[in-house]
Amino acid sequence: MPNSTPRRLDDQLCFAFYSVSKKFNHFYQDALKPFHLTYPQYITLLALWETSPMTVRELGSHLNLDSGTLTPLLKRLEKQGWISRKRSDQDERQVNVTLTDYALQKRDEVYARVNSCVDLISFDNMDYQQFLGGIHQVMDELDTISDKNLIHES
Amino acid sequence: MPNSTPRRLDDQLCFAFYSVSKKFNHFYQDALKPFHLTYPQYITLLALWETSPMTVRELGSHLNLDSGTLTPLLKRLEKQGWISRKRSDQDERQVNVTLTDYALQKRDEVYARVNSCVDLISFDNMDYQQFLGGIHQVMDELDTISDKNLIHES
DNA sequence: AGCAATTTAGTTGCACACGATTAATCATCT
DNA sequence: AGATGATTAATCGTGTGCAACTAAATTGCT
Repeated sequence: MPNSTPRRLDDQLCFAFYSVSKKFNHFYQDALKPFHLTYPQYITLLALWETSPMTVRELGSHLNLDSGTLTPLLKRLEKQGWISRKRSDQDERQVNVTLTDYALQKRDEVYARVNSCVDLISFDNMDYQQFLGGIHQVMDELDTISDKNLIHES
Repeated sequence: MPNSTPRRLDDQLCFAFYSVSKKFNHFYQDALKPFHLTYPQYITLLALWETSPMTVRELGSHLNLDSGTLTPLLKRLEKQGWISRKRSDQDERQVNVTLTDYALQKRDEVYARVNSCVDLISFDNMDYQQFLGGIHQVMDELDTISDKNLIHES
């Protein structure tokens, strides 16, 4: 007979992730307001500041986003002058996403702004690496379950 | 002079929260598929299974959601027969959200299904309470920064 | 070469999430 | 009672997120 009461702790863990993710999103929204960037747009630029150009597919596998999310996001970044999109000559299925000169110039300014806001967060007496490791452990578990398709539909 | 390189760890922490939150969302989407419920709909029902009826405002403060999110979500839950919405007689500004008999009957079934899926997640050698405490510590920090309005616009 | 399967980006539809605004109601103060 | 301000839910607009599908291009196989 299955336990018919909710597992408070697991629910709390998921809800905590859900809540803190929204709060972080809001935090970055404020921090990035001078540049009119959202958090997903910011991490897209972060990835491109490391490697540019990248195809939509490569960007998606870095950020865990599919084209249904990325294509409109990239169009907005393009309209605001951060990136350019151009179909590859070698493989016309692919679209190369390239940073504009504007984005390259603005990079340090964005970094400085984000850093100054992140400095406001105090991570006193918190084992950072262990904490991050715990999150990744949970993520790996969820990936494993998803891959093995252990959850069957009704 | 501000540090002009991105703070990898802080970015990683935020990105980890962002990613794990999406994965958990997907996990619950699968688990709740037999009931055609999304994760936000599920936590709404969870709150109501504890206390029903509740006003939209009360629900919102429990779930950290505003009426712009809740109103359409509640309309969907109403259309699917889980809840009913009715303006309060005492204060006609408020709307009381009440569980239907269907929702009360289905409660244990939903709990059992979620529990059986959550059982698949292994939390080996992880200090659960400490981990949860760490997340809440980060949340409190973000709330403090937000409340103090320390991040000013351009 | 020719055809099927695969890959890639885009599109569509639905469901959050939230800032900003609106309309209705309630509380307060004179 | 009447004006004023506050509260509440709903609405609107924008931006994700993702499943499902489409169209075009490439690869693989014969």
